[in-house]
Amino acid sequence: MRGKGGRQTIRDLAALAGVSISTASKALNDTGRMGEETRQRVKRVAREIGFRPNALAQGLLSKRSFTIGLLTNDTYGRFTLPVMAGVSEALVDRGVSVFLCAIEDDPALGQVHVDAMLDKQVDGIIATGKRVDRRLPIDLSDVPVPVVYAFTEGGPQSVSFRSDDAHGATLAVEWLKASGRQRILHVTGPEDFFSVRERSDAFRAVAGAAATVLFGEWSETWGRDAVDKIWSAAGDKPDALFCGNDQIARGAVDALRERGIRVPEDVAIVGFDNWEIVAAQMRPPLTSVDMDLKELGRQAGLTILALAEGQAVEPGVRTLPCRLVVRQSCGAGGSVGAGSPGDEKQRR
Amino acid sequence: MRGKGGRQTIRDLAALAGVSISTASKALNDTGRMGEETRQRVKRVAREIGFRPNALAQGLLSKRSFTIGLLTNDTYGRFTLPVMAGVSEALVDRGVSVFLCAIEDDPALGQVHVDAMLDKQVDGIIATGKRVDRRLPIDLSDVPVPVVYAFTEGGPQSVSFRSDDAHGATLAVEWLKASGRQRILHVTGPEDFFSVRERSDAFRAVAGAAATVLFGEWSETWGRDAVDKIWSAAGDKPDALFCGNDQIARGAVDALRERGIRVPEDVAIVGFDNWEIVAAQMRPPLTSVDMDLKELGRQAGLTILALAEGQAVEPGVRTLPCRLVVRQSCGAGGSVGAGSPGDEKQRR
DNA sequence: AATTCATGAGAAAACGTTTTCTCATTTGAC
DNA sequence: GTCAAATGAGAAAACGTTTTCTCATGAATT
Repeated sequence: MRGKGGRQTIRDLAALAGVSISTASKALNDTGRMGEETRQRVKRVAREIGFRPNALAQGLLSKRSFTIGLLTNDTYGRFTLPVMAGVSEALVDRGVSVFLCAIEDDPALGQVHVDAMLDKQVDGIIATGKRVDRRLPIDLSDVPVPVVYAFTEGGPQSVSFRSDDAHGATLAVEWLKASGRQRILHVTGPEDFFSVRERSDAFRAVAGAAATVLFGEWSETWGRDAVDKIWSAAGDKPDALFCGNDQIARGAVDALRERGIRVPEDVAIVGFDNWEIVAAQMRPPLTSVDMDLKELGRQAGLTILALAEGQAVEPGVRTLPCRLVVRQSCGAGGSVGAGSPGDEKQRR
Repeated sequence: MRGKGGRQTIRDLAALAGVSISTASKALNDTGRMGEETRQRVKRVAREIGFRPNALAQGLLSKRSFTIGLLTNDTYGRFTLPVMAGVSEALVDRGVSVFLCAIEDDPALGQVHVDAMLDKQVDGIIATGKRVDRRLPIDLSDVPVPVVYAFTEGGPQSVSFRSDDAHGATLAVEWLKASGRQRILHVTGPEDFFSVRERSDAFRAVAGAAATVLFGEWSETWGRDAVDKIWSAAGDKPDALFCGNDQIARGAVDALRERGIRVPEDVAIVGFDNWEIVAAQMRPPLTSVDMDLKELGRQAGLTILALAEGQAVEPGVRTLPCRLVVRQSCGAGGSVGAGSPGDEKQRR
């Protein structure tokens, strides 16, 4: 019984149920006064014809579009996607849909997207990036809707979410120490990343201030080079490497294998990011710190919703705990072979 | 001069410009009749106060929301993201925004998302997947808006886009042959994938019907295993491998290196997918077939727009050509070292 | 000087809802 | 049997646009 062409309006519904438009509306929303029989009849007819209210019309009146925008400059989507998944998951059952806008690093493109979103009366904007200490190429400080920042730098008065990388690093190193590793090295990315400094500081706090940190870049190549550098130098060799991301870890594992050094028997490896597609496919599968970006997205979603509903939210940076996902690249207690449970996730 | 709280409406604009609402509207849209001076004055005031029409109100009237939905079950986003980027790129300057809806493989979740999109009066839906021969877990055959399928199976009367994998495979093998490779093997994924059969058929058509195809899974492990199997068998060894995806290629390269076989000097490797993050980080960087998913997204976007505007579009499957992105894993002409140009892309 | 015509601009309807207000009818209390 | 109160339901306004229609005004034609 789909109307000729368009969808059924409340007008059609009212006619079919033999009531006025206002009564129909009130019946559906459980508001107003009317006989119980009438209310049920309207609802029944609505169900029968599959009536669904036009959200545009509702939005026009209520000034809530049940729509938010997710702005990102993370082209490859490695960080954005989990965040997006979390946002979406948190909001879908509240009827909120998400506009995804990928603005490279192009301010003009960003402006176009923001304008389009505002025209469509989004209830709020979540800005995400790929780097916690960089801003998006567009200023959101005076858009007329609430803004929440996730994994990107917001202004001083903004609400931001990011992972607690110090916590993640601590988890990793403590786990290594608990499995009996004595000489742990940290091989990580460029020092000008805030995350790098946060992680390396935490690393030193747990592994000892004298522990070695090697800064480099975020590539497999650097992971290999670091291993070459370490193993071709004189002195004691480490029995564990804590890597700044999974790609570095992968490079390191490859280089170790080429040198005939066994992972995890001789050297345990822990990565960072828990980028499933890399970490789980590695040989051996990589133990890695998971920043729980999905949870981060979920919280950002709930927060933007709260703001949209007019609730006050304390500005500031909120950090979320990390998780250590244990796989075989750091055998439990350094014992040979037996290995830790395959892909089991462990929350601490 | 942002109004108290809300945004400026055309009412405010009209008042400020000293005209009626209708005149204001007509001035902005370059319709109706009025003095040129009036028109310019309205436009000027609009510019000054940064007036932007409320898309909800426009949509209510015009029955076009300038909004489309992108539905996907590709959780990891490896295929969806480039498609999304293309869609967005094609539509953003036409003022169309995109709802991204990730429905795992959950029909109920899919229905929720579709309903939400329809409530919001999307002008159309693009359904994308991760496999050309599988349907999404939800039936879109009678949604009241146009639907276009991209990288997923649509119904018989639907409009679908997919890459021309036969073409991609042909490009790869011809390139290898042109560089002087004689014995080319194809190591690919599970035979029940349509793409796999299409690629392997094309492979055989170019490499010779007797050429060997090894079916397996989409993992690095399989790539390694395949190499082990080939090189531990008796008989001539191949001088080139055409792999079904980049992960298999990666596994193959790793296994070859462990055997002391040089890539590309002894064996050239070509992958499929051109998954930058894998292909470009490999050592050596991987030559790979690019399905041009972004272009696919662009075309899907333009098509859904055409349909939304009421234009007729011939149903059927449209295939898009692939590109071969040449990197160092297949040295030109088998010559040593000199190698082909780094990351240069080559369209054929 | 009377008629037509083009021009400029506003009034009002429409889109599909929700909400407030009003009104008629029934119920209950005296 | 009268009056107040409660009940059921509809009319109308509002949201912010676009579009069609109407109406003055002044210019051009007789």
